[in-house]
Amino acid sequence: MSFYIDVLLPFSLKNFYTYRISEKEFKFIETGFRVLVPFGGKKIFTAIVIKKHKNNPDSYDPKEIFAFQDDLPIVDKNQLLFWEWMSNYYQCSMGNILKASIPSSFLLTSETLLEKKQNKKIDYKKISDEEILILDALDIKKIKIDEVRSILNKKNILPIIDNLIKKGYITSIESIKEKYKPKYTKYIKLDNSFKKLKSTNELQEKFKNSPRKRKIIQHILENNPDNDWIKYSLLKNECKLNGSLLKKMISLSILSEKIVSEDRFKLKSDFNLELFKLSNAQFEAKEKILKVWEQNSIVLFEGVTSSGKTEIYSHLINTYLKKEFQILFMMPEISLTIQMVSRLKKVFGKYLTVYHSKFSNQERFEVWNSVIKNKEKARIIVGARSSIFLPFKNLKLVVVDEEHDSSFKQNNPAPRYNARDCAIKLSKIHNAKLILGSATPSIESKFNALNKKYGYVKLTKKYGTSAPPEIKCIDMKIYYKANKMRGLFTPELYDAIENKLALNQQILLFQNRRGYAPIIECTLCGYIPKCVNCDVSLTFHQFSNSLKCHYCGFSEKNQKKCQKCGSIKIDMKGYGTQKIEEQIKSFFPNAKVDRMDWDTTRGKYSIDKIFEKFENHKIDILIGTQMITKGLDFKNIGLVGVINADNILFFPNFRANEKAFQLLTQVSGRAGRSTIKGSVIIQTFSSDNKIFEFIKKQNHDDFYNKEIIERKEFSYPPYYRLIKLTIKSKDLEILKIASDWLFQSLSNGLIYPIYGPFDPHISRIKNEFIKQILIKYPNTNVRNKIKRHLMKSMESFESIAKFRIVKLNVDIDPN
DNA sequence: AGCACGCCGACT
DNA sequence: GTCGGCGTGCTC
Repeated sequence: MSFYIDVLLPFSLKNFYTYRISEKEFKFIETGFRVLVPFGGKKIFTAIVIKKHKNNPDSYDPKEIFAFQDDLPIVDKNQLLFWEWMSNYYQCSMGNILKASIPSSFLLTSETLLEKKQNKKIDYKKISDEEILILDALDIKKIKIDEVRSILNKKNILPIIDNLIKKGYITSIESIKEKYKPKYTKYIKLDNSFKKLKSTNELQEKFKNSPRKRKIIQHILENNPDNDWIKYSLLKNECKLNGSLLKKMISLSILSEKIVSEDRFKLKSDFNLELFKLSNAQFEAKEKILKVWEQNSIVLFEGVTSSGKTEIYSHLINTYLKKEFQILFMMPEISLTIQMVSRLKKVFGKYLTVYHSKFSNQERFEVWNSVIKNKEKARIIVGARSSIFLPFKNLKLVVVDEEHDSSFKQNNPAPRYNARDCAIKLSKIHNAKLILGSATPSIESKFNALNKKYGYVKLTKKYGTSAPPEIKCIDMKIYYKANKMRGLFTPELYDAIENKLALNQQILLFQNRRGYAPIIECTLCGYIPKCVNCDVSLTFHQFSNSLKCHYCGFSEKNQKKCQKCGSIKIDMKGYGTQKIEEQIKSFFPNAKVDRMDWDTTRGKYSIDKIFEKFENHKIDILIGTQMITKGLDFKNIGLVGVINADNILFFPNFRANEKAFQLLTQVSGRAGRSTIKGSVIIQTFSSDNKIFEFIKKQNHDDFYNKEIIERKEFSYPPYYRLIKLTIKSKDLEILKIASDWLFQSLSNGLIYPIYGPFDPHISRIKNEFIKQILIKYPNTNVRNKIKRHLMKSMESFESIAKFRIVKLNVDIDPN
């Protein structure tokens, strides 16, 4: 009898692969184990056991596994269920999901090393100079293939190595290195007998000939009266303890040491499980959520800005923080998790862990293990979208904050998933409660709530005394015509800034990213420098005086003359935060001005620093992009200005209105979060747009009612669902033929509308041409039928030889 | 993902 | 000639 396992490899492959194992292994092994398996030539990879069985394959003879990696599974049945669902729903391989799920330090790859055979005598007549060079290097140590390349200073070295192996001088071995390295910390403790010392005199007496030792003992006694273990690194700095001295003092039984492996991520906090008291309105909302959960595990919680949603989340978390339940708190962006953690840790300190993709692999490995073991410190996970993949054991509550945010969607690479939607599936698998929270829910979620698919709880009252800000929309057309603009500012906004500065209140100025990129244009011939590899204009970067492409990184020096007509009349089109900053500084030279955008927030803690500066009123006017719209919860903001709302309003996407409403509501929400009556001034060229009425009134219901009619009329979500196919190739001719073929194939036997193939907004990136096809289908039970049809078309597409150079990817429910 | 194989252009 | 480029196909 033979024994087999089917494994999942971390590559984009269609099938599972079968390996042979022994009977003994068969008894031991379970689904979810990591195994090392040879795959391809000689390399060894980590794979995950999907299933064990005794059916021997008939078309090939399986290889044997190389080794086990763990004695416990690192993936459980719930996760595999979740992965299979994702793979099926988002039409991507399980391998892609595996790679997205697991911290990469779990996945090992062997490395080829060359080793010299000791007993073989070298025949110097039949050996080349290059071969001698390699053999000489091997006398010292084993070397990697890549090192041979640098020794011989050429690229193709495999034939030479093969030859040496054939001649029997060397062998190649595969070495597997553990990627995860535990972090060890050394602790020192003073022998307890020193605690009993009556006086410093006694100590002085005892160590009168060794002042350094005496100082160290004295230092420990003074700073650490309870005589706990102290970090060695601390003592090293504080009282010049060093390695040899430590050794000596240990041998004299003065000190003892221990080395512990510790997790890298640690929250420092004095926490108390004391929650903020809820207002009546908050309390009612909380009770209502708990009540709705009895009928429906998914609740949409719509709470206006500054209604205190976080406090309600805290209370809900607290009710679940018992019986070793796990709680997942999801946020759309990493920068937000940092702020949320600093708030939550005051209450839940030791139960809290953070997880997102900016964590190092080592840290993510540790968090993963803490979650598997359901450690106390990992009861509450605050994370970005990748946290849905953690190996939850006892997940009972999922909070998705700012559920409308498009950052929950991963666009590239596959899996192109929406973490909010996945969280719904996840909560169902775990039988957990789920709350989707937002001040401006997505149209889809609100639709589902109104149609009783989700429970629905609303909180319309702001917390405390904060009054809704006064929102004004100012049309810039009039002022431009009358020549009354002051730079980029209408007199209204200009005066408001002046007034608020006089009142010593802080000001936020918002400029959307889209308007940011400054473009160089020749005013004579209209020439705009474009990227050589992509279908985009180059952006001007003042700092380096260069023109850069944001898609491929191409960069060239900024020329003073137009490259087409030679004119020197070159103008800057579009303006960004930098230009706004410039103008503000010249208009209000006494104000403290700072900027927050991609350029100023590169460093790991730079965001925190700007927030801190703002909080301590070291900034009067903060100018920023999207970043400043979220999370900023400061008491002294008297004015929020939107420099130009139009570039939020007009972009070709069915969600344009929804996004504009959300964004403008969010920025507005930054104003007047305490006793100050805040005002918001939105500048636009199209003040007649109906959306401004809804924004002024802050009425999401009215906005929804108007928007949902349009969605129905134009067959968009939530009535219809979308699938976006992207087809790329360096060869434009083939791309045209291929995309037309695919369109035709999809149309055959499908009654639903298919659009395309069309050129996307940017139709060439990194020298690849791009076409897109959009499928719309009703949001009913036809979904599986559609996906089967799509799969069939894609399979036949991929089997056509001349289309093989064409890349095709699928985006289910695109943004 | 990695690696072998095979086809093709450009030079020691 | 052959070195090294890259496209293609396959891995239990």
